[in-house]
Amino acid sequence: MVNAMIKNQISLSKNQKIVLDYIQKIKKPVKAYSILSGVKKSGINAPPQVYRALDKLIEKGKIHKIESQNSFIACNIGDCATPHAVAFSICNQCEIVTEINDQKLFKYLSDFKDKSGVNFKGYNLEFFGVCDSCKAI
Amino acid sequence: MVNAMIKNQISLSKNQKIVLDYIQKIKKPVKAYSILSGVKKSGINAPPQVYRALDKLIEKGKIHKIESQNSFIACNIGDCATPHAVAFSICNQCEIVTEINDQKLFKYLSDFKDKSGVNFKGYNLEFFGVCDSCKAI
DNA sequence: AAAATTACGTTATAATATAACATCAATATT
DNA sequence: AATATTGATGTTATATTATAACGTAATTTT
Repeated sequence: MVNAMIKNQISLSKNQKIVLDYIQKIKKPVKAYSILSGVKKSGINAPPQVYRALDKLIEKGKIHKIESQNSFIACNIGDCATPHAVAFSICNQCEIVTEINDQKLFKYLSDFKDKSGVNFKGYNLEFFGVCDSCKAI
Repeated sequence: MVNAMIKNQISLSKNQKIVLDYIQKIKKPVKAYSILSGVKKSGINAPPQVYRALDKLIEKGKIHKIESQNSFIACNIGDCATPHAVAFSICNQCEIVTEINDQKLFKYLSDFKDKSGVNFKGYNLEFFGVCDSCKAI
């Protein structure tokens, strides 16, 4: 159905909306149990409700998981077309995380082939260093 | 002291040796609690002993953490000179993990600058896909 | 409307990781 | 050589992160 097709691009369930709203509000990486605390007043009571929403939001490109922190952050590239090909910079001092949106980097990585010639569609890249603000201190 | 300088390059404590031996023997990524089970007979009894050894072994470039799996793997680039600048390929099917040793890739990543011109010394890159063996099936 | 899929709510528990503290060993410093 | 410092160990307890399992409800597809 056409309606469904249009809807599918953005359609989120009730809990998914609640969790996404919370993550977008925070603007920083948040941990699953912080999300749980933050959305308790919205009627979400238990970890599985949060983790299920997180899984779906990742699939739908709305959020990403920062693997080195076990935290979650809203996608800042609109509706992320490539939810499994992402790059971030992480400041070791203030722990601020910034999603990198660099077409040249993306192309380089998605074209990359290992020694046996295998090409990988997906990747997760996390840069570590000191951000500008922290350098200034 | 010269002796200490030479020794420092390779010196590992008792528990560090036990844990490293075990990880090297396995050749696949291993989880901390599997390590714990595997080294109980060597006299290591509790999680902190394992995690402390893991931390030091990472610092010393002997092993790496696969962040997306919370697992640990022996460095296959000898004594890794850059323990905080690593890349892996991970097969989604058999979960085999291979450390990538590609100077061009390393140079590209360590030269990378984000939009505000910040350069990051360290990075963790995990590629996801299907390995050759699994593709053949 | 029936069937299939997706989402929800709940309880319990598994898996991953660290805090805290006492002790011991190795190494620098005096 | 005695002392201070640092790094490592052993242990108990607990914090943090994540999922299994089950029944029910809502939504979508056929």
